[in-house]
Order: sequence, then structure tokens, then C-alpha cells
Amino acid sequence: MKKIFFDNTYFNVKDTLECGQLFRFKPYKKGYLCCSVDKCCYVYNEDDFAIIECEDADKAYFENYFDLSRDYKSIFERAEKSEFEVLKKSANQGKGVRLLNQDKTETLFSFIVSQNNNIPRIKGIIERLSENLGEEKYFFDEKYYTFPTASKMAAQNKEFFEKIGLGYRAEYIRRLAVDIENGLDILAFNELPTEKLRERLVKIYGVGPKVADCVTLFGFRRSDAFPVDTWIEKVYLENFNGTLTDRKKISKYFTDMFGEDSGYFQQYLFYYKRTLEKESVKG
DNA sequence: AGCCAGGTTTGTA
DNA sequence: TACAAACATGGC
Repeated sequence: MKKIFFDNTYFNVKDTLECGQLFRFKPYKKGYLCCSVDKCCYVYNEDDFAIIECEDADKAYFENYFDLSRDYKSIFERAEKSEFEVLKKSANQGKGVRLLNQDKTETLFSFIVSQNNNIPRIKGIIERLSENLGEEKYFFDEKYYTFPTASKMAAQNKEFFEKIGLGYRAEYIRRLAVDIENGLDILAFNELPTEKLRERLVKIYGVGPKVADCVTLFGFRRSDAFPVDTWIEKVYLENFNGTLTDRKKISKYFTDMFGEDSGYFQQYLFYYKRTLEKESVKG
């Protein structure tokens, strides 16, 4: 077992996991058990550190997964210099948020599930998907299930996906799985520049601009993407004095302004608006 | 109880 | 192009 120590100034485990970028994690001992495809780690804050415990063979994987080589200090400092008060405040409260390097395929399936859905329910659906079709494994003495392969999902009928709670998204998930099983190569999309990548993702049945942006950002790690969902729309209207209503135009407004910082600033703002704003009002 | 959630598809003008 | 209804489910 490997134990990775990392300075906690720009790595708050709770904020990084609960800011809505991933769905397969659960409270465990001093922190969380966090899963990615077929791997799992135990991650928590203690003293001045964020600590990641994982199997020896997975050390490099999780160092990359938690984006440990990136300079978050400079990202944070650019957010703090912003003329927009809400961005300064969001960055300060979400200073410990890091963008994870997630698996492209798992991210694509997961964010198709996320559309017009809430985070607790998204987590439940993905958990049932894994329990039913994933492989049972153990980390420490905790049982977990791997994220199902496209091949395993492609073998199910529509009713299976409806039964685990996907609702009208059942057919989106089934068709994507079948397409991948028949040779659709998601990983090859990585050759495309950001704009072309988004255009390609939107061609997938059940993927619109918002889901494409999330996959572009979280799976393909293009930080010049700025997903606009219902929460970001609220921030835009309330805190940026926005007048646009088309979400694609709102996204462009932000990427034009923030460039390669877009994805990071988007996470600060999203997390603040969805979670932290209410907490600070309550005191 | 009823609105809403990390929206997309389909249909219409 | 722009807008609106339909879509399943359950969180809160």
C-alpha cells in the first residue's frame, strides 16, 4: 500500500470530491473512498496534508488523477485578481478544489446520466449501474464495484437501464454502449482540438452542449471549456449582470473572457453557487 | 405537494 | 434560427 502526502493549501478533499465533477465516492473513516473505473483509493485531509492511500501499482494513476503536478496557486491567484466579486469569493471559499483527470469513457456515460437530474440521484444511478454490471473488488476490507465496460452494458436491454432508474436516459446509455461495442473509439477524440472535440461529442445521441462541455473539461481535460448548467446560469444572471439566455452564448462569453482558466473558474463558481453560498448565508 | 435537478430531443414556425 | 413541449424519476 502506498501513502501519498500533499500540501493541503490547494487540496481540500471534501471540496474536490463534492464539487460535482465525479459521482463514485463515499464517506469512509477520516475522508472518502474514491473510485475511478477499476481502481479505488482512500483520500482524506489530516494535519497540513491531503493524503491518498492506494495500491502500489496505482500510485502514478492517482497522482495524475488528483492533478498533483499542476500549479493551483497561480490559477487561484488569477481568480482572486478578477474584477468580479463573486469569482473572488468563490475562489477563496473553494481554494482547495482541484480538477481531476478522469477516465474519458466513464465521464461520458456519467454526464449523460447527469442531464436534468440532481447529484444525489446521479450518484445512486451510477452506483446501481456498477453494482449490477461492474466487477466486485475489494480495497482494504471494503467491497466496491468497477465501472461497467461498454461491452457489458451493450448486452443489456432498455428495460434493464430503466429498472435502475435512468428514466428517459436509458436509451441514450444503451445506444452509446452498443456504438462503442461496435467500434466507436472515444479515446481517439483526444486528437481533436477543443472546438472540434465538442462538435464531435454533440453528435452522440443524448449528448448536448452542456454534457459535451463537461466531458471536454473533466474527461479530456480541456480547461478552455465552460459548462453552463442551471447553477451557472443563475450566477451569470445574478452576479455577472447577464442578459444572454442561450446557454451556448453564455459559455462563449466566459471562455472568451477566461481562456485556459475557464474550467477552473467554472468549478469555483458552480460549487459556490450550488453549495457554499447557502452555507455562508446560514452562517 | 409541487418544483426542480450539472439538459436533450423533437417538432413547429 | 429560435422557441416550446415532452421526457422519467425522486430529492428536498
